[in-house]
Formats: sequence, C-alpha cells, structure tokens
Amino acid sequence: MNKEEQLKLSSQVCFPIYSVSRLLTKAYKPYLDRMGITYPQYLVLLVLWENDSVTVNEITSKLYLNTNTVSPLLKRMEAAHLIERKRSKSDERSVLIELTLKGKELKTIASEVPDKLLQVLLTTNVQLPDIMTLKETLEEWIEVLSEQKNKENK
Amino acid sequence: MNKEEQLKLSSQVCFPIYSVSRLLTKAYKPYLDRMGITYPQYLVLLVLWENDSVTVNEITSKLYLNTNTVSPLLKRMEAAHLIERKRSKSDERSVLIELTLKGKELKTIASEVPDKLLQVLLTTNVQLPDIMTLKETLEEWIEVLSEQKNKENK
DNA sequence: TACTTTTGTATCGTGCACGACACAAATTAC
DNA sequence: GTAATTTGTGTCGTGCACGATACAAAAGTA
Repeated sequence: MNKEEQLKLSSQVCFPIYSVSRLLTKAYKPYLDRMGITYPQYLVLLVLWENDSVTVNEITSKLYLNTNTVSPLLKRMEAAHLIERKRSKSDERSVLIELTLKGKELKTIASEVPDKLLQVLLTTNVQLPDIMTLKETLEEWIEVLSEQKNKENK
Repeated sequence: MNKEEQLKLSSQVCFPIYSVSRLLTKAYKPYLDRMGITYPQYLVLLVLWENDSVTVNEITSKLYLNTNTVSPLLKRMEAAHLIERKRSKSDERSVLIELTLKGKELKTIASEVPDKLLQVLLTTNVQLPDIMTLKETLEEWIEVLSEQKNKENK
C-alpha cells in the first residue's frame, strides 16, 4: 500500500477507533441520562466506587485525562451532589474526592449497564474472546501513547 | 465475572477505546499542527481528497458526525481558506464543499503522516495483521452502533 | 534562612460533539 | 394547487478535551 492509498478514509486505522469511541459514548447515553451523569463522569465514578478517597491527581492518571479537564468535571459533579471535595490535611495542595451517599447509591443502578452494552456489541460476528484480544491490543497502545506524551515533556 | 466486577475500571471494554481515541488524536497533533488543522478537520480533508465535490450531508454520513458538528467545523476550514462552500444548483438546500488550491496542496504533506503513526503503534507486540483484525472488529461495531442510533429515531 | 524548582490544582480560550430546535427548499398528499 | 411532511443545513446551549498559563504549597538547594 503506497502513501496515496494510505490517505483513503477506508485505510485509516485511527478513524474507526475515533468513530467507535463516539458511538459508544452515544450508546451509553440513554442509561447514563437516567442517572443524570455523562460518560466521563461515569468513568470518575468507576474510580471512586473502587477507592474511597482519591486525589484529583490519581483520577487524572487513572483516566489519562488532564487536570484542566477533570477539575471542572468534578465541580459539576459536586454541584450535582455526587461527590465532595476537601483539602488533604497531609498535603494542602491536594484535593481529596469522596462520594456522597447519592454517589454511592448510583453504583447499584450502574451495575446493570456494562452488560447491556456488551450485548449490543455481541450482536455482531465479534465474540467475547475477540473483545478480550482487542482490549489487550488497546491497552498496549495506551502504554506506548501515554509514554509518548511524557517523552515530549522531558 | 459478576456485575460488581464488571464495574471495575480495568474490566471496562469501552474505556480503552475512549482513551486510545484521545491519545491518538494527541499523537496526530504535532503533525497536524504543522498543517494548521485539527484531527476532525483532517478527516474532512481525507473525504475531500477522494471526492472533488461533496455535500455537507455526504461528509456527515461518511464520518458518522452530526451536521451541527460539521457545519461550524467547515466554517472554520473556510475561514482558513482550505475549502469553499457553494449552494448546489440542482438542490438549493444542499451546500457543496470543494477544496481550494491550498487544501489540495496539503495532501502532499499529509501523505507522510499515517505511516509515522503506524510506526509508533508497531513499537508494541501488536503487529500489522493484528491491526487489520482490530480494524475489522471496530468496523462491525460501527455498523451496529450507527444503526442502533437510527432505530431510536424511528 | 532565602532562593529555586517541583508539584497539585485551577482558570482561560479554542475546538469539537451533540441534543434541541429553527427554517427554508423540496417532496408528498389530498 | 395548497397544505402537510420530509430533507438539508444551520444556530444555540452544555459538556468535554487540551494547550497555555497562573499560583500557592511543598520540596530541594545553597
């Protein structure tokens, strides 16, 4: 395949990733709407359902997002009474994020969601083992791409 | 795997897709910056390098984007003198998008980009055949997920 | 101790992304 | 041939996503 052919939309590898990402967020929407949250907010909740008290920094590194994305996002979640923000006593620069009762309760409703999405994806020829392989591939790429970014900073 | 376990961040399938999508856009950035365009604008150019004259509608359906995303995007591209917009004579509702000379010339510079990105992705254990498989999986999902959306509209 | 650097978080500006809605041109129905 | 509907594009408001930048707290250094 020459360079001319690589420039065809159908040859691009990144394009389907970009499209599926957006379409998946859209597929999540009806379920998340019922909970009054967005997809990035759902990701923050996933982190918080696993860890009682995390700093902003921990959230950004787990989700590979910048603080300037997460900060306003957390503000909206605080305004929606899903989380609380308090300064760490050990390090006054850090902000600790904790779930409110309302935020904790959403976990029960949310537990129904991943399986429903999985069922949609399985209506194709793609089966569970294929999905696991795909996930591993993507996780390798996350490793490379998130390091790539660090290189340029240094 | 029970529902509790599915709610772990590490168990989510959509999350790596979401992350890789964003990280790839970021990896494209230095190359696209040199051309003075963004990743979604690059996608529009890919369509236009293949087709001399397309309507807004054709762009939205090829990229799975809404008109209310593409319209302002095209306006910015027109302001940057990359494209021209003219009303179709056969159907006064349609707007035809065509490349300017500047827009056509970018194709040469752009032809170097996809391969560079591919090289980054190949620094992992993931090899070209794996990427092709991944691409096919994602394209199947695009089919299902973009139909899913149409279902709800009807 | 005073100075410099690093770290953790946040604000600002720009560009998507999309739901809700608007509106005119074209098509269809009666 | 006029009214109702569909189609193609666009505006508006909200929420990310991120580069550039700011700033205070903490850590390191002379």
